Formats: sequence, C-alpha cells, structure tokens
Amino acid sequence: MIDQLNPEQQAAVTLPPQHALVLAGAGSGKTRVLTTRMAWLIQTSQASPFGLLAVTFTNKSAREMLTRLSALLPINTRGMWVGTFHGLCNRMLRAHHRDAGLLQTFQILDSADQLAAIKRLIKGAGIDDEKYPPRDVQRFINGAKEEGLRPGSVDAWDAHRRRLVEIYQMYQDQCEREGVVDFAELLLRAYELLQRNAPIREHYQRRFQHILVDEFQDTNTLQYQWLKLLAGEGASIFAVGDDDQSIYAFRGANVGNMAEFERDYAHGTVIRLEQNYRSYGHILDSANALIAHNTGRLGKNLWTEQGEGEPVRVVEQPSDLLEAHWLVDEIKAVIGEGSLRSEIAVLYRSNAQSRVIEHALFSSRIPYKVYGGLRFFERQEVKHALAYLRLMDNLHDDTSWLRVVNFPTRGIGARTLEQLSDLARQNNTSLYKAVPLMSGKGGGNLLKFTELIQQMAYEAQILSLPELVEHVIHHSGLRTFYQGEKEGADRLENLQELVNAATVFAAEENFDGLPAGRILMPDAPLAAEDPAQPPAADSAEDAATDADVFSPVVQMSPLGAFLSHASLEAGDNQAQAGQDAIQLMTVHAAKGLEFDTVFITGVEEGLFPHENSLIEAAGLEEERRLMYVAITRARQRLYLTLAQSRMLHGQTRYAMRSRFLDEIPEEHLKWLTPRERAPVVANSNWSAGAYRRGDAYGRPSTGGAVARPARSLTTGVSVGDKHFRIGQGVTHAKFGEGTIIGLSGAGVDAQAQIQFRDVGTKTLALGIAKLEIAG
DNA sequence: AAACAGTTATACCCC
DNA sequence: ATAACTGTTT
Repeated sequence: MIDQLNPEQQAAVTLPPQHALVLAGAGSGKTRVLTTRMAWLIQTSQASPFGLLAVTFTNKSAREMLTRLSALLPINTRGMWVGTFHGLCNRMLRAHHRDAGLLQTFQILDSADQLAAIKRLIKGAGIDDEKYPPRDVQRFINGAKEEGLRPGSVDAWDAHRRRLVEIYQMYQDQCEREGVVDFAELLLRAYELLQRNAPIREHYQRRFQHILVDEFQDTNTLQYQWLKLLAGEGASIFAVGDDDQSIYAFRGANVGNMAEFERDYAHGTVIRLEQNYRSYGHILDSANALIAHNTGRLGKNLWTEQGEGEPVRVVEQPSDLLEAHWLVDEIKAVIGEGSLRSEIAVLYRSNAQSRVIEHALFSSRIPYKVYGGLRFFERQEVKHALAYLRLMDNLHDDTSWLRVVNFPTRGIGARTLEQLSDLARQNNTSLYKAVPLMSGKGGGNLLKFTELIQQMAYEAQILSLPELVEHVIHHSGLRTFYQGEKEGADRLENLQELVNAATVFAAEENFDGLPAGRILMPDAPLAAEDPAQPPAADSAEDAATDADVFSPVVQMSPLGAFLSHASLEAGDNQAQAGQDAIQLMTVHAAKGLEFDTVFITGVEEGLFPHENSLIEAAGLEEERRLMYVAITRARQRLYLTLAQSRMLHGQTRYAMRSRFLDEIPEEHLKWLTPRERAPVVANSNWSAGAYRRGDAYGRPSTGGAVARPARSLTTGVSVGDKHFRIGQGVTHAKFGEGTIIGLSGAGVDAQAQIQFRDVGTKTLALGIAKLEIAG
C-alpha cells in the first residue's frame, strides 16, 4: 500500500497520531496521500472506519476519496463521516435538530434562494434597495456568519452598518419563521451546537480520534474553529493543503489558517510534498518563479524528474477577436499533432471572455464544452419542481411558496401576493397559513392553489419518492407549461432527469417502495450506524453511551433526504462528459484538474490580475495564486495569450500585458509574436519613457499621430487638448501620482483605469477628472 | 383594477 | 438573462 509512495509521501501517511500539516504542491499526489493515510490508520488498527472524519470542499473529492479507499481496503464505506463541510454539518444538525433549535424538516437555501429571500425581505420591510442592494446585504450577512458573528456581535460603527445589522436580524427571524437555513448558517449552527452542548460535543470528540482535512487553505475562520472544537484535546488533525493555491478569499477563505494551524497545532510537524508528477520543468519553474513574488508564503518549490520539456509559449494579438482566431488555428495544429481534444483546455479569468472564444470555435466546427454554467439542480425548471417538493415537506417555506404560487400562471398576481404577505406579517405566520385570512375576491385562485398543494402533500404519504416527483411535475402543470414553450424541450428533459435522479437516489438509499413523506426512524442510535464491517473495538461501548445521551436520532423522510441531497450536491455541470471536446472554463473551475495542453487567455493588466483586485495588496497576491493554479494545470504544453484590446461591456478597452508575464524569467518563455518593450509594472512606480513602441507589425508607437495600418488600434484617447495613453504618468489633485493602465470609451465617455501610487487603482472619467499629464 | 405578455434596458469577476 | 416598463386582456 505504501511502497509505491515517495519518502515524503510515506512519512506523511505513516505519521503517528499527532497533528500534522502537509504542504502538498500541485500535482504532488495529495489525494493519494490522504486516502492512503486513512487506509493505513484503519489497517494498522489505529482507527475504525467510523472513528475518523474526513472533510473536503466538493462532493466530487469526497466521493473520490471513498472510491479510492474501498480500492485499498475491503471495507464498506457507507456510514463513514466523509464529506463536505456543509454535508457533514447538515448530517449533524439533522441528527440533533432539536438541540440545534431547528425544525426536523429544515430546508437548505442555496445562494440564489438566499438572495431571493433577502430581496423579498427588503421589499416587504420597505427598505431602500438602492442604499442596501440585496447582493451587498447577502455578502454582509454571509461575511458575518463566516466570522462566527450573530447580529448582536457584529461591530456597527456607523448608521449604515447598524441598519445592515438590523436587516441581518430580520433575515434571521424570517429564516427561523420559515424553517430554512442558508449555507453559512449550516456551519454556524453546527459550530454553536458543539460549543453549547457538552454531551454532544464530547460524544463527537470521543468518536473522531482522527480528523483529516483536504484543501485546508480554502477553510474560512468558522470552519477552522469548527475543526478545533471537534478535535478537542484528544483527536489529531491531519491537514493537507497548499497555501499557494488559495483562491477563494472572496468567499471567506482565510489563507492565514495554514500558518495559524502550524502555530496552534503542528509545531513544526510540517511535511512538504514538492515532487510533481504532472508537469515538465519549464512549466514548473515558471510557476515557482511567479509565486515567489508573493509574501508570507509557507514556502515550497516544485520539482520534477521529467526534464524541462517545452518552453511556455507566449502570444500577443491586437484584439480579443484575433486572439480567438489564433487560438483556433493553434488548437487545430495541436489536434493535428495527435492530441485528444479533451486534453486541451482553454482557461480564462472571467466568464465574459468565453463568448468570443466559443464563437471562434463554433465557426470552425471544433467541438468544445463550457464548464461552470448552471448546474443541474440550479436550473430554473428543476428549481421549480424542487420548490413544489419542498412545500410537500414544509408548507411554511415561503421562499418555495412564492416561487411556484403563480408558476405556471394561475391568476395570482403581485397585488394579491402583496396583500397576502401583509396578512402573514401582521399575524406572524407563513403565507400558507395566511391564505384562509384573505377575504374577498382574488382569494379564489389562492384557495385553489392551496388545495393543490395539500392534495400533493397527501400524495407524498402514499407515493414513493420517484412516483411523487413524477406526480408533482405532472399535477403542478409544469410539464404542460414547458410542452407549450418553444424552447421547452431541454427543460422537459431536465424534469425527466429529475425523476431519474430521484429513482437512483431512492435505490441507493434503500428507499424502494417507501412513501416519500414517511419519516424514517433509523433502527439504531448514532454510533451503531456503523455497518461494523471490521469490528470496531469501541463501538459497543460507544453505542451504550450514545443511547443514554441521544434520544433524537436521524429522522428523515425519503423526500427530506432527497431535498438535502439536491441542495448540497448541486449536481454535475458537465452535460455530456463522454464527447471528445475542447475544455473551456474559468481558472477557478480548473482547480484540481489537469490537461496535456493548456491555453491561458487574456493575460493582461486589469483582467488578470483583475482590476477589482488591485485595490489592495492581498488581492494582487490572490490573483497571482490564481495564475499559479492556472499554470500548474498543464502537463506538457502551456500557452499564455493576450490581446491589446478587448470588447468589454460594449466598450473597447485597451490594456497592457500582465505584470505576471514579466515575473516569469525569459529563459522559460518563447514568444511566438515579438515581445514589445512594454513597461514592467512594478508595484507602483515605474519610470516614464518605458512605453510602447512600434513593432515589427507596424503598430503605432504611442507617441501620437503616426500613420497606422488599417487594422491597427488606437492606444490613446484625446480629451480636450490633452492626449492620454496607456502607460502615461498622470497626477490627480486628490489621488496623487499614478499611471494609466487601461483606457476605454471615447470622447465624453472616455474613462481611464489609473493605478495610483498611494491609493490603488481607480477608474476615472477623463472628461470629469482633472488630470495633469506628468512630465 | 389586476394579471399577463411582450419589449427594452442593463449586466458580469471568481464559487 | 433578470428587472423594469408598456400595452392588452379579463
């Protein structure tokens, strides 16, 4: 089992029970180490399969872990605590819903549901949505929860923030009333449950002697606290991660957790996995050189035995269109060399870039697949069907109620619903309960809808899960509705797919033939859910303790279980995985994947690094990690492409090449188009005089009126008597000295992105801002 | 008066 | 592609 591992991997796998941090570089066999560690612990009887807990960030990697584990050992992995943070917290909360203060049937809001709930709240409470945009409110609430803060503990230093806290509180009340829980709440509740309830905490602390964490660099503050609490004094935490691949700060991930973990627990038990089994030398060296520009790293250098391979190819094109055309030609050539299409990936920083690339591929009839669109359970028709199903489980789920009350349309409009909402608010009840209170007309249609829901809820007590799903799709009118739609064929297919998903799920969970709505009492208490394949020494003793402490056990109906599954799984977003097609995705989506050939497109200032991230140094470092992730996806060949101009939001924008290109030593690069002597953007100050010059293609120098070939592009904008160009030094009365790093628009609409020495990057309207051109 | 259907404005960085 | 707006239908 371990003899195929390299010495570092072996050391990690066979570490005695103690806290440890494994710094696992890209392509260093991270998942393998994790799974082998689990297998080793079990095989050497240091842990039973049910005495360890492994947590990951995606369902996919949780599944992969279990698959690999069962390949290593002849054990039944069912019932093991291996899953995502959200999945495990959900499991815990379901088991102890009473102690957690939740309804047994609590529903999970995904972020779209959450946003809808917030919008509804803001409307209902008459809050100005200009001053409090629902998106910002959502960010505020989730941010607070990820820090472990309830409304009472959030710092509110000004009126605006105080109001936000009030909204946060109102939102919590609303969730409480409706019996719903958002993603962040799942974690916070589970944390508070462990914190407040000593018997439960001690039970889990006793049970899980080994806690293994994947992708530790992506944990947020709350997740780390949860792990600490769960580990208590006795358990060992085996944390695997790569601080250089931390790219989720925008959703709360805290890179600092890695260093903190080392301080708190690992005390020098840090194992570095630096041998890379994926890429050739030039690619790795480029990645190493780039990431070396970040500060505060734990430090790590990837190496390979594979040789240096091909240099990284760099291509600069005048426009995004030409970039895409070049891309298509090059892809054809790579395919011509015998590469599989599915082994070629085109990566981009932002989704907006995919359009042009897709268009070019489509025109050339090259099959491609875009990742990261809507996932199965996020599609509107599926969400509609799920909303009906949720109402079967909990009639007071107002979010679901509002989603489908008039879909398909049944003559219940905004006016009626407004009245209903008012009634519900006045009586502090759900919309469902408020229906009988409605007097007068308009109520007729509402009543009919209520009866429909009641009827379907009744069916849930009789029909099996797949039958119920089918029944609901039919009797809700969803099927008829989409049959009448011009573009409804796909949606009908997805609805059918939902029935299939329910069938598969019911079979996997042994729900066959059971009524969807009937609550299942598991036949044994918590610890005894162990199928007890290899006899766990402590299980009998554990079960006895559990029976005393826990009367409530996992109570769930097949329907409830399926709805949880739908919320937490979100489904695959790759429709037809079988076909051999070029892989298109954002850099974020590419994390964890690898390809023979990788194209990283749009390697430009303002795009990659993204302009929004340049405001603070931490943002720039995250962008650099993002580039690091992108580079390390490539096995054999890597291309970096950039365009001098690009259509964005209907405007042409001009940008310089990314500073990241200049952070990779030239010895690893091979420019396929001439490298211009463009300025190197050092952090804030670079000397004037280093701007663009004309090049071999006869593109203009930026000096001013130069004859240009027909296709060439302006890199400057004139406003009044001033002429602005990229790379120009300017001064602003308030912001001080800066440099133009991007231009867009023309005439009165002209705007410039300016990187100021002291205040970061700002976008200014050239017609308004009084800029002086620096000498 | 209320609900519906079709049109137009704006949008988006990443999960 | 969602939200806001407009004209038409019940």
